[in-house]
Amino acid sequence: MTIRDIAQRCSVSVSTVSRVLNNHPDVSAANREKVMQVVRELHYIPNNSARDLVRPQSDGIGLVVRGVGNPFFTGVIRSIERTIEEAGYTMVLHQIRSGEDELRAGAELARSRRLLGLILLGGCFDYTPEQVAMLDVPFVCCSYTNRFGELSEERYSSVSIDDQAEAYRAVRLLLEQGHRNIAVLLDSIQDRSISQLRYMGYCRALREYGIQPDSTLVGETGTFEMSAAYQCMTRMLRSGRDFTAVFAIADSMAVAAMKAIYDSGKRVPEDYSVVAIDGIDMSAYAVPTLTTLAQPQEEMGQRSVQILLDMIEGRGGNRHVQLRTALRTGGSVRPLSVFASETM
Amino acid sequence: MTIRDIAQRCSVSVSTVSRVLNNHPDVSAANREKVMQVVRELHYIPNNSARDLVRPQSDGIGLVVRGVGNPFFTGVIRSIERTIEEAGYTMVLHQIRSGEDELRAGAELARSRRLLGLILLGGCFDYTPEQVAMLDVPFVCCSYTNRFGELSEERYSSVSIDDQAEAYRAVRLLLEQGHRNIAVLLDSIQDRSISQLRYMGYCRALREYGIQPDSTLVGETGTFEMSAAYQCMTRMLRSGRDFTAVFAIADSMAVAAMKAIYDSGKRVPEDYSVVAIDGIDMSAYAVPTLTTLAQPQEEMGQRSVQILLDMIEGRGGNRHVQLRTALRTGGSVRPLSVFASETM
DNA sequence: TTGAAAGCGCTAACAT
DNA sequence: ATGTTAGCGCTTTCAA
Repeated sequence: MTIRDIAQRCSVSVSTVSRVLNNHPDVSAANREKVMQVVRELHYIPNNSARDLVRPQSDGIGLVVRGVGNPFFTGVIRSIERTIEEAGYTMVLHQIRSGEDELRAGAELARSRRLLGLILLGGCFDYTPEQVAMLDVPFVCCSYTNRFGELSEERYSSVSIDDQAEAYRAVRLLLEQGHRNIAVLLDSIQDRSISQLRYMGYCRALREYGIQPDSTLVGETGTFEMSAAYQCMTRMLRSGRDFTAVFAIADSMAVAAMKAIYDSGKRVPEDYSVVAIDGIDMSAYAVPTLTTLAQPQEEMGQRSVQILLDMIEGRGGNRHVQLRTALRTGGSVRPLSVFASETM
Repeated sequence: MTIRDIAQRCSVSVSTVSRVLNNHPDVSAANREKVMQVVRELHYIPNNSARDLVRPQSDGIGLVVRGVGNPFFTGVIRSIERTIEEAGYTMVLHQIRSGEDELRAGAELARSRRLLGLILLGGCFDYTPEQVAMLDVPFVCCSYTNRFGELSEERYSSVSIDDQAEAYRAVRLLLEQGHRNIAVLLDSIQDRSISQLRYMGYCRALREYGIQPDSTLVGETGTFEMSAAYQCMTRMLRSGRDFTAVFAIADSMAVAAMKAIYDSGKRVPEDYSVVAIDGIDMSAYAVPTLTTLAQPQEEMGQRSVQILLDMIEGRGGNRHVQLRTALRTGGSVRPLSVFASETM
């Protein structure tokens, strides 16, 4: 069923049908009504591929999201969507799985839908100039920035936190409370991404306190699944390795870790202090509330859209914005008592 | 940049370029190499709209998901994706927001991408035959079924739990432990959807025990947000209305409710028992672990795909599968002691 | 106000 | 092995 079928049924030309469908003014009321009627009757649905193909440009802004169920993203996505709509544009959301290349996916999306620009959410940290050249629309990396690739700053925009510095700050929180044996829970030490950066911050904080990072205190889960963090934490607790605090690079991991601690008969924060980075909803409802450095999800989304629109509307070029986290104090951290430290 | 540009640069015809791009065998090695080179050099990206337009049919199966951050869906989506891939098809994921019409969105997607079929995840419960007529491909409703619309069973397929019966079962769990004053936490009493059905199951269980549902024990949050459930629970606790147990229609609500109880100085399950329906990851890491009727996410996805493929491959027509939940016993329920009930 | 026709970028006959 | 060409379904000039 195409626009031609409608046209024939109505004994008008396809252009008339097209005009009706697109709310163009210059159609007689009679024809308009006739077309509408048949459209409803026949349940005509337009083919958007054909529309996209012929439309010179859309008002669409693409949002390429890596990882379907990431709870941190949902807040950011909402913020991005709202900001885009308020500015009078349309958001086109495209999810990709972890294995896919977001640059490629974004490039295809932008071309197929004739988008004005792209926001990449949760991408990877090592683009090359080669890869970026695929994109012929402005784009901004949201929640991350290019730390490991050889890409000059003028070639892209980003809105992110300073992962290393924030991890440093989180671990200092523990150090300042007297903790010295601090375990870390992360996805992978060398993922050339968030895990790696936050791990570097962890190491830096320790070294500053004269502590040599100890590999037996590093829990690599290999994924961001809560079950993996739970198992990893359980293993570390059973290993007999002494520690009094845990730094998790993500809230979700921290929540699972707290549960592992609880199930092993210990308490947070009495036996173990826990801090993390992210500030997702869930961790505010953990018992005790997780103490975490909350990323400004709302602002992250807004700023990303603003930068992109500035470029689209010719107000400016590539920019890099670094946002700070906000300490959300929960009940998962407490000072290491003298007694506790003596028994270590 | 189009396929023509590539062709010109290579001094070959567009068909040769197309053949290379689509891995057709009958191209000379020299030409193939030449084309590939230029494609890389110029960072050519094909226009998928044009491809979709011309391709007679794809191997794509559409998955229309309502609600971006719903944690219950992520497990189902993963299962659907795996099953589709294993069967040699391709999943095309399309997220819509709560306000949108999933039937319309599905119909547009199916037409534009020439999909073979559609799976609707988390849609609404009241389709009319009119609406369904938009779809000219087979489809299955995953996780819900048409309870409120006047749509005959042969017109669509579904895989779901019996929401009313499962809610009934959950509330009986509490009743059998001696609880009589049972609060319910839900989105809306009349959403013509899951909230309403589960509420009906709640009422039926109460009545069977000779208890008249009491509106002061109904917490309507108006959303599935955890914050709303938290606030609602806090309000009910402060209201002074006596109750010893809570039935939440979703795990996420239950987790927030448990936190509200904890923050009000009470304990789960000592002071309040809590049960829910869903079985999402998060609630397994709550303290105490939430006792819940877990929906079989994995199986739900698999069965949905199977039914759809049966229709696509001509093995069968519309079918309706009702799955049972599995009781995941946590630590959030305990018998109401004689003492406790006497003090009420 | 309406219709005829060109063409968006691509694939797949069909011809060579 | 390669090129020519006819569309896919739609929007939009341009003429009438």
